[in-house]
Amino acid sequence: MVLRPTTVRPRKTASQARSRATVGALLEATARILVRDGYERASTNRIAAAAGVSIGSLYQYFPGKEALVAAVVERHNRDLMAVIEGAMAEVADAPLEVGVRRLVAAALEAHAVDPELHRVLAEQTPRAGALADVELFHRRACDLFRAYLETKRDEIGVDAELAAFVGVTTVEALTHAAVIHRPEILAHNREALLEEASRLVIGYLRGPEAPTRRLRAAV
Amino acid sequence: MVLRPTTVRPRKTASQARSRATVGALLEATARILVRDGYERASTNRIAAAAGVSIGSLYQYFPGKEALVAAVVERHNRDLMAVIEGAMAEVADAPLEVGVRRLVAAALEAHAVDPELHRVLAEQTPRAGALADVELFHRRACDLFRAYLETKRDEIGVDAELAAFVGVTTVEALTHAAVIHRPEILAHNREALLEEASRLVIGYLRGPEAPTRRLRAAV
Amino acid sequence: MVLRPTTVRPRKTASQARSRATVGALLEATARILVRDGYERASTNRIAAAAGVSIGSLYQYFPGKEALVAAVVERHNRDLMAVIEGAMAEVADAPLEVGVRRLVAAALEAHAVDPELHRVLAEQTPRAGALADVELFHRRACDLFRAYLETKRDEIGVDAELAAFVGVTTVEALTHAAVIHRPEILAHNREALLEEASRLVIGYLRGPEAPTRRLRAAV
Amino acid sequence: MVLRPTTVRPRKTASQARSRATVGALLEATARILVRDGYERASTNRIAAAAGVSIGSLYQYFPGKEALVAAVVERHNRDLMAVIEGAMAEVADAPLEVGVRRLVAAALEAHAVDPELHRVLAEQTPRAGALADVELFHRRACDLFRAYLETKRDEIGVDAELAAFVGVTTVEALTHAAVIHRPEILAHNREALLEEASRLVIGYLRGPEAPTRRLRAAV
DNA sequence: CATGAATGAGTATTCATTCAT
DNA sequence: GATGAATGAATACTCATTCAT
Repeated sequence: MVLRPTTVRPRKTASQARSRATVGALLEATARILVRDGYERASTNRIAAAAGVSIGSLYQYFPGKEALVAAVVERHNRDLMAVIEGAMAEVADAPLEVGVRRLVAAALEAHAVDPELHRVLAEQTPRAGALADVELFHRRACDLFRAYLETKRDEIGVDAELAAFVGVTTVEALTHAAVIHRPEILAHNREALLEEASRLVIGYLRGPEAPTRRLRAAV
Repeated sequence: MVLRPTTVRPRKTASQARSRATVGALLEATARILVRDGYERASTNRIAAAAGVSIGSLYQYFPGKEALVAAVVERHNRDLMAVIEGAMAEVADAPLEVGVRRLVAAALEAHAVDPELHRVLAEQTPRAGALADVELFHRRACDLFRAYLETKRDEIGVDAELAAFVGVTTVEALTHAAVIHRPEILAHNREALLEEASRLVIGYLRGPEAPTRRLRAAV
Repeated sequence: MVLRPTTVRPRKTASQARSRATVGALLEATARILVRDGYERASTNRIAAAAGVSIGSLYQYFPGKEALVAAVVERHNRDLMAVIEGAMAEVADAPLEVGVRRLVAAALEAHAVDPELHRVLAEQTPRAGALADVELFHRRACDLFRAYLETKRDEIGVDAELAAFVGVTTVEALTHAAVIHRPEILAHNREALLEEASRLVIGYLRGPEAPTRRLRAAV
Repeated sequence: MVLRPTTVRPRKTASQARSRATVGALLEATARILVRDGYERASTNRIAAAAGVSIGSLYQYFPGKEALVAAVVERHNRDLMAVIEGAMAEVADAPLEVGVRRLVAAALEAHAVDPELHRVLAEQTPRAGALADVELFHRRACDLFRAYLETKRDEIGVDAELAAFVGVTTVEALTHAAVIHRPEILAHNREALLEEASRLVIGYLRGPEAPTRRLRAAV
């Protein structure tokens, strides 16, 4: 008997769809359990149960707990990156002030994507295996920002590479600290933080205001 | 000189010294194991063994792994804080540029105290229990810096409280990222980072250069 | 006969049977260890080993030692209750003398079900968690006996509820004490004990022989 | 130098008094901890701490936990026995009805001596080592009662030995069950229980009312 | 492919007991 | 005799992972 493509394809597709659904359910469940129970108490058995999937199936799709968490980190980072990329795309041609403000705003938006998951990932998930992902995220953000800065080369007074690192690191740290550790700052003062962080970065990017430059400007 | 007290005292002192030695050995071992095996693989049994102390003794002095790690965090933070405090004391009366540069330098020095432990503590230790300590450290650093800024009130153009938060967070993030994730930046370029970070913060602290000010300066 | 269902069913049944076998082995082993080593020395690890089951499996089915022991208690109580219920059913319509004698005999029989386990359960098992079961057993026995007594309301001179409590408690205590602490009484004298206990209870159930009654009888 | 008796005696006495105080404190603490934490959670270290005594001293006076608990059991039994003995002495010459009623009352009184300790001892303390004590207590109670019954030989229709066993066991069980498991029975009905239990035992002790005897009495 | 029963090394923790001071 | 630091065997329990069905 010949297995006609029509008999096989659908099956394959069906099981592929099923696979994707299973993987999705597992990632969803992992994130949920991570938030609910914390990293240490998140066991593969609990995750499988929460996903409505047998423990055996979990191991069919992921070699272990670390890979599972890494996948969640990756997915979360992808979501964040989408926000950042979207923002950077928007302002590709805008002047520095606008671009930086948008970057800061995007950082704040990114922290609103899934704040609880973000917190667990940031505070409890050991950077080992997932470290690569986190690093990657940071690198990618730096690259994006550097590319932007390079189009503004004449407006900035510093090396674009270093400037991107400083800018991204700074903005990330400020928004993260504000969101996670000082919610009171954000509660009624989001605008102020946005303002301060933007000014901080823009001032820095303009570069050292050499006395000569100042004078020239003044003349 | 009468020696009788010394015949009595020593006993008490002896056992006290013994206790202290045990506790010290445990903290030492915890730090060592943390660095060597990571947080997750650091078990109380392993720590006790590494300390050359029985598991029973470990529990005589610490209610569990978390407390042990918290104590290590605390001790580490104390060491770091000593560096920061020393630096701030040095420049209490120095002008803003000098003060900020010194703060940045101190942050770099602090990262040299026990870099490997610092990394494990930062990357693998769940912020729970120990979180309090980390938060405290950050608050204390902010307070110190704010106090300094308040003596320079007329030199800075921003609210001291917020400025301290921004300054400390920024400097911490930059030095941390550089030390931990971009050692290449530091390797031959430590001076540049110091320069950039200082300029970043100082520029920010000077406050918004209102057009009027600029104009006035220009006239 | 179509066998297809049987090809599917067995799988489920197989693992169900496996589960049941594991649980059975655990209960068996618990009882055995309890008898052999006593309650305090009966550890979950030892029980699992004796059951030829991994410690992990033990915890798959029972939340801990207490639950395991409680299950053994429950099973033992069920066995005893079957004896009691059987006896009470037999004599549902029989006169008081016969019924009470049968109850006492049943109590003795019940003590023969698994005397060593009974002893350990009675003497070493902390009444906590399992207490509920023991209480329940007693209540159930009282209820059964009270129901019987209520059908003989005109033969007895006391409140059925209190009478049931007194009767059951008394019979239980006498048979238990005799079996466990005074085996010499039973050895060649089982009949005497049966006789005495029955007379004790029957006399009590007849109620206070008011002087008038005696007198009237005498006249 | 001669150590005069006067120098030694006091010391000895002093330390003997001290010893007794230590032992007393330990027993007191054991009872307290037993009540508060239950048998299983009552550790020698905790007991020593509660007694204000070093763990070393505990082992100076008691070979281990079991001995400590056994001593508490013994002391408790002594207290109970004092109540029973006092009661029996009171009614040595009183008629059967009075004697038995007093015995039942004494059993209830005994249960009021230290009810919480009694409960822990009865429900949680493994009968091993302490078993001897409990058995002894029961035997002694039987002996006392038998001696009493023997002085009433002509009033009772049963073998004194067996009768004592039945009477003591019965009364003990009824009062215990009522006090521990059915406090509602006692709360407002203490008198009724006393009445019922007494009647139960007295009726039993009178022995089988052989028809002939009844008749003879009637004639 | 899915299932879930089974595994057992590993973890935190307790506690009776010893012994140097 | 008193002290209490130290001990370490033993215990309850978890969890990543395997594998027969």
